[in-house]
Amino acid sequence: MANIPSDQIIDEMESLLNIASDFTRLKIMYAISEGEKSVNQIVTEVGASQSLVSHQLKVLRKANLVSTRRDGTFVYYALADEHVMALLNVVYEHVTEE
Amino acid sequence: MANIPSDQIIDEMESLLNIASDFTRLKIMYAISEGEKSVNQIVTEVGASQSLVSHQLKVLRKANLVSTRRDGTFVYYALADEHVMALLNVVYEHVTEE
DNA sequence: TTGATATATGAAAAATCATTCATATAATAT
DNA sequence: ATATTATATGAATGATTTTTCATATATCAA
Repeated sequence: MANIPSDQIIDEMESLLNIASDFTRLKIMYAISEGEKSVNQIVTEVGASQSLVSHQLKVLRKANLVSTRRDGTFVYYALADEHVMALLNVVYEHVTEE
Repeated sequence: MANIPSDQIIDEMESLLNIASDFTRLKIMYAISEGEKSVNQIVTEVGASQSLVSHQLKVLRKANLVSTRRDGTFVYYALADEHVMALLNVVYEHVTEE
């Protein structure tokens, strides 16, 4: 017998993994891994267009992987919680281990 | 300054996450999480068509996430190593924690 | 060889998704 | 009100990917 989680859980796992599995979004998550940054700072560090970064931030926001704070014309983004980095760390280690 | 991994590492992380982020493949990985199983056993437990399971097993094989062993007409698949379950566990916990 | 069962695969169809472009909104300062 | 800077978004495009269907290959038994 297999201990396969329910379809609903698998579905949610698929969603989370899907959101994490994108070049631009991975870079964004790392860019804000040390603390909140404005969209412009993220754009600069990630090296993608403003439009693309904004679109992908929306995806991350919708999935509750990042939090948002507005200060004047600036909007600051931060990782929502430690789970996000935990996921990135496991993947990073899988990829970099020999 | 951001400690964003190199493009190559990010690329490899994206690939791994992409392969993990599929409903059918997630089910397959859970199906063989307790030990190797034949394709037919996997088909039954996962509840997908033989063709689809075979296609997705090929994807998992190509990414070295599963190993293969043939015995007569049967082909047995198993998870390649512990990293795979480590990844699934982190994602599972993220999803199930309230 | 023929038949039966197990697995793999090419091609097409259907769906999804990342990216760009143009433009809109939001906030502030003059 | 106008101008400027920061961010968001709708629509279109292009690319990729999941799934199905039909068929091929592989192994064994009779």
